[in-house]
Amino acid sequence: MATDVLVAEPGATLATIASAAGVSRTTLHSHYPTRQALLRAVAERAMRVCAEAISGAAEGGGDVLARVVAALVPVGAHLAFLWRNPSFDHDPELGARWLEIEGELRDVLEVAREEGSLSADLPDWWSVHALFALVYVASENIFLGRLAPLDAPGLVLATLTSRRDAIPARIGRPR
Amino acid sequence: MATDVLVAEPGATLATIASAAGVSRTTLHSHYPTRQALLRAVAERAMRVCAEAISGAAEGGGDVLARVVAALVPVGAHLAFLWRNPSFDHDPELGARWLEIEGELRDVLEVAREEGSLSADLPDWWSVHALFALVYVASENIFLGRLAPLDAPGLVLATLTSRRDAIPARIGRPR
DNA sequence: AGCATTCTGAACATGAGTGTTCAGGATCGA
DNA sequence: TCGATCCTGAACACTCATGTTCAGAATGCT
Repeated sequence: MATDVLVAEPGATLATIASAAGVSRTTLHSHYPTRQALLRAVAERAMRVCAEAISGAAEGGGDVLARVVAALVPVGAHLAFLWRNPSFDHDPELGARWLEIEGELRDVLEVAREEGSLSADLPDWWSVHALFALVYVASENIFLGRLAPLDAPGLVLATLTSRRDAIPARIGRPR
Repeated sequence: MATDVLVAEPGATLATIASAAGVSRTTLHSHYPTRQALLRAVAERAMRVCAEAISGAAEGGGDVLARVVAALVPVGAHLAFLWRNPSFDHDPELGARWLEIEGELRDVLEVAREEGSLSADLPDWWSVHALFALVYVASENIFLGRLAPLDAPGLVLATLTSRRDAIPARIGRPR
């Protein structure tokens, strides 16, 4: 998928992207007339993936916070793409779309607060940003091989909520 | 300063950077033969700034954690530059230098743990990454005008340590 | 087999950023 | 005032990604 290449190398050539996608550059151009169009399409897809992860976790009862974190960690690469791509910084449309996603996550966190799994002291917008940032860092460390995928959600949860029970036994420090 | 331009627009032209720095492109080339050389120089400077913030905060007794967070927030732009610039991802030298900086922060956090201001449950490397990520997010929100600079350290501290007293009264939610 | 659609490789034009050179101007200390 | 040093603007060649075009091959449907 084009996302993978663009995450690894944001400045990748269209030729590189095309060959990674298994098509010719000409075909790529026929689908996405310009580079900008391709980037936007990938960005929109990345946002959709994130949004689906969030809304998927929102359904069902129980520990919503744990579910949303666990759902977001695997899509960390998409987060990285959106996050690190400078060309989206000043794009109003994508910015608005992202605000929507932040809103969805904010709703989820609101439920988590009612459940008591998230401290009610911090402003909600901050919790949203902190969550995204921690998930991103976790997925980056997974990518670098420093963190086991199954341990990541626990670390993020523990940091975000100071719930000791969330810390994976494998990596927790001796108490 | 070149950093400011490069943070705002990582792909900025040498002409843009030069004019922002108040010199001609020719002069810029005389100082830094290639674009790569310039980027490296800015990166090294950014790392030095971060390192100095950390080591500066390490001196003196009392709440080390609060001091290091407060010292790092203002250099968030440098963090952003290092963080978001793809060309550093595979640079062994810069990577090694950054590991040193992480080590310095890890030492500071070790002291903070002994002081009792930081939970001893999480792995130290994770605390380092989480701290950087939260500081980055805070400084980004400062840049966007959503967060008052003086409130930022409190938010980061509160998230990292669940110390309720660190939450700025201005932005804390009603309890 | 016939037809339509899609993909492909190659070629080409274009534009933009980069790096180089150089002659002349500005600055500053002796 | 002289000389050294640094800065400047302009011009130039070069590289490279991009976008376009097109004739032909491949695929798939009827």
